[in-house]
Order: sequence, then structure tokens, then C-alpha cells
Amino acid sequence: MSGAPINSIDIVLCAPHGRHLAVLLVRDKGKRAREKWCLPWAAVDADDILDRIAADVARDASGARAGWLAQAGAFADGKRHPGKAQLSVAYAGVMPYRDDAPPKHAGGKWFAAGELPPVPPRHRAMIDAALAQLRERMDRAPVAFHLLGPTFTLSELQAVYELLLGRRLHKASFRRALTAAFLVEPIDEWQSEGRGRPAQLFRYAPRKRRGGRGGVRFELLGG
Amino acid sequence: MSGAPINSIDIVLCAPHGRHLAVLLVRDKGKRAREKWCLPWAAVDADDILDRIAADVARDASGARAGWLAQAGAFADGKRHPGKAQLSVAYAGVMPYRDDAPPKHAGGKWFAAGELPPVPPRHRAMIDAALAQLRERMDRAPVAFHLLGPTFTLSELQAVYELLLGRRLHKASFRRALTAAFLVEPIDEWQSEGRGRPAQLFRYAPRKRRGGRGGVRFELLGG
DNA sequence: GACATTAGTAACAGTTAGTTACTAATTGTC
DNA sequence: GACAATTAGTAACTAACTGTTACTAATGTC
Repeated sequence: MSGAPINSIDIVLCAPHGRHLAVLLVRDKGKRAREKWCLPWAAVDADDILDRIAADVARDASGARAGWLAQAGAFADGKRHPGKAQLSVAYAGVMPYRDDAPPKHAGGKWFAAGELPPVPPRHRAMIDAALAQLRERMDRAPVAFHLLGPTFTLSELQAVYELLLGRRLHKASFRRALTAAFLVEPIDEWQSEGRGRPAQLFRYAPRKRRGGRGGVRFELLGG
Repeated sequence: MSGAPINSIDIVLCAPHGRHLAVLLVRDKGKRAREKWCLPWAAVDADDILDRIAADVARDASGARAGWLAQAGAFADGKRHPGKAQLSVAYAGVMPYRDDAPPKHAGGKWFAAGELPPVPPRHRAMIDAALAQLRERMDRAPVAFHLLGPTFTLSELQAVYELLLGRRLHKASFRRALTAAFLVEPIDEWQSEGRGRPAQLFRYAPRKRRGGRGGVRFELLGG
């Protein structure tokens, strides 16, 4: 690394864990690092394709492929970056939680989003932007489905929505809307959580819909 | 300008014009430019605040302040950029259309979004991303209102929504939803378009809303 | 077997959106 | 001035959707 300014790609990788969203952090290897942890990141070389770097960094740090990955913003103010990058592009990514990931050699660890250790200031801003991005885009991109494994119960799916939205949802309304959207299909397996009636497993299988409603949603605007 | 790689901020500035969205382009001053026109852009210096550069570039090129401006993505693949930037951050911006803008000295010109002249490839990708961004965010950010002047008729507002959404809306439904959202308030002026009954003018005046609906919108997901 | 617990559904009521049809106010034409 | 044409705006009906309550179903625990 010379003194020439570099650019970076930084990944905010999220997975559901219990009642929280977890974010993947790795050890900050910088010698003068004030913070022990930081986001996984990589320098950008000329002509790199950003989306591919992001996918590679996410896989190397977590040991698995991110099911969904999208840009969450570019950052260039004076806030400190562990690699002294001039310009940093943040990506938000999601994947199911697995106990055996991240692999040992990567040195990464999942932290609950609400209880993160100190990270470099620019990374702090990126995490906030990425989490906001997940919440904003979950109704246009299959964010929630990629936070779960290939099969899941409807209660698990509802819990993920509640996690991202930050509020409780009504069971009957949730399922009715889900059915109307033709997004999932049941498979012939049931999963028992120990107590209570076993839940049927579903798979994410979006089907062509009849054209959506014609109206406009002003509700999300305001103030 | 040395040989060191630079980064750029590039602006996709939009305004409504007739039945189309117009995009602001400027002359490409590069000597070997294959295309005559390109997006307004500027190089990023260390520690610049991206949002401020974007606002400055937009104002310099158009002669007015953009009412709404947001990042639309970062681009770094091999696609050619007029300033040979390694990494480029695109911003989408909107403003009302004015015949006297852009000012002569800026050398800019509005082009209908569907009939753009050739632009450098990276700028082409940015324009597509920015227009998609406007459509996606218009229900969460007051994009439509900033495409109009401070006062407007409801028919004008509906026309902007139809322009961005690319489909016709029903007058009664549109107004009912708008009223329920407490986003505009009438002022005591009427505007005559030459033919027909004069329309009352309104002003964008969002008021605190009762908390929005509790449900989930699956409709926008899908295949 | 009684009970707690979780999954899933039925059915009602209140609200919202799509549509049709109407009234209101202006300009242009004869 | 009567009348058509044109654009603004509203009323009212219908269909669809949402929120809610209450129920049934299947399992483990005591």
C-alpha cells in the first residue's frame, strides 16, 4: 500500500439471531487501530466490478454466500476508515444465521446490532445506513426471505418481518396478505419447536402476479 | 490533474417538461470525447462531503438549487467516464422545469429522458439507475413535490405521479388518498389553463400523521 | 386426561380503493 | 346569448382488503 489514496468496499452483513439482527465484524488489523473490531472490507482496484468485490468480501468473511447484497451508500467525509480509504462504498447483505459461520480462520464474529463494540467512525455510519436500507427495501426486495434458510415456517418469517419493522404483526392478516402475493409455497414437511403444534415448512417461490394495485401510497411520505 | 486515479460525483438532474422527464446534460469538454454531451460532474478531493459537492455541481450546472438530491449508486467498472474517474458516485436530483435554466454560460441543456443523445457509457448506466431510483423512492421521499414549483394544481401533481409511475391514475382515488395523507393544503388562488374550469392551487405542507397502517406490503415483491 | 403452548382458520366489521356518474366553472363558436 | 367543449372537483356505490376476535388443531408437560 503506497501513500496514494485508495477506495474501499465495506460490507454490513446481517443475519437474524434470536430476537435481534446480528452484524458480522472482524478484527481490525491496523496497528494504530483504536477500535478492535471493524466491518469486513477490501480495497478497490482499477476496473473492479463493485458488486463482485462485495460478494467476495462477504463470502470470505462469513464463510457463506450472501443471499442478497446491495449498495447502501458511498461515504467520503473526514470520518476515519481503517484503511484510510478516501471514498468508501458500503454494501448491505443478508444471510441466514449459522453457528458454524464465520469460520475460525476468518476471525469474524456476529454481534447483536444493538450491542456493537466500538468500530471506526465511518463504519459506524455505514452500519446505520445499511440497517436503514434493509428496512426501507424489504418490501421491494426479498430481504426477509434471504435472512432465512431455504425452508422456514410462517411464524419464523413473521418474526423476521417483525424484527426488521420493529413492531408486532397480526398473524391472520400477515398470512392472508402473504397468500395473496403468491410468494411462498408449502412443502410436505413439518417442524416441531418442542412445544405446541408442529408448523408446516414453506419455501420461497415467487410466482407471476396479476398486476398490483393501481393506487398511490402517500402514507409513507409525510413530515 | 496528475495521473493518479480520481473519483467523481456525477449528477442526474431531472425536471418535468411536457409529457416527459427531462435530464440535464452539459458539453463534454474532453479532447477525445466521442460523445458531445455528458452529465455534470466534479472530481472528489480528500475529505469532501459528497452531498455538498453534489449540491454545488447541480446548482452550477442548472442555475437553481435541486429540491431533492440523493445518492443513486457507485460505479467503478470498466465503463468509460469522461474524467477517467476510477470510482464514480451518481446522484439523482429533481427540480421544477424553467425555461431560463440552465443559464447560458453553463452550456447545459435539458433533454427528454427518452431521447437522450449518446453519453459516455458510465453516464448512461447512471442515468438508468437514477431514473429507477426516482420511481422507487417517490413513495418515501417527496420527489414528486420537488419536481413542481412551490404552488401547483392537483392535476399537475397527478400528471407528475403518472409520469414517474408510467401509468394513468384515477382522479377521485388520487385525491382521496392525497387528502387522507395531509400532504398538501389549498391556498386562496386559482389558475386557469385557458380552457375549462380554473383549478385551485395547492402548496406542499406535510403535517404529522396518525401512525400509518400496520400491515405489510408484499405486493411490490414478486418474481 | 387436564393444561399450556404454538399453528392455523373462519367470520365479522370497519376501512380503503376502483369506478361511474354527476355538478361546477370557464373558453370558444355560432 | 345559447350552447358545445373542456377541465376541475365531488358524491356515491361496489369490491376488495385489513384488523380483530374467536375459534379449532396438534403437540409436550404435569
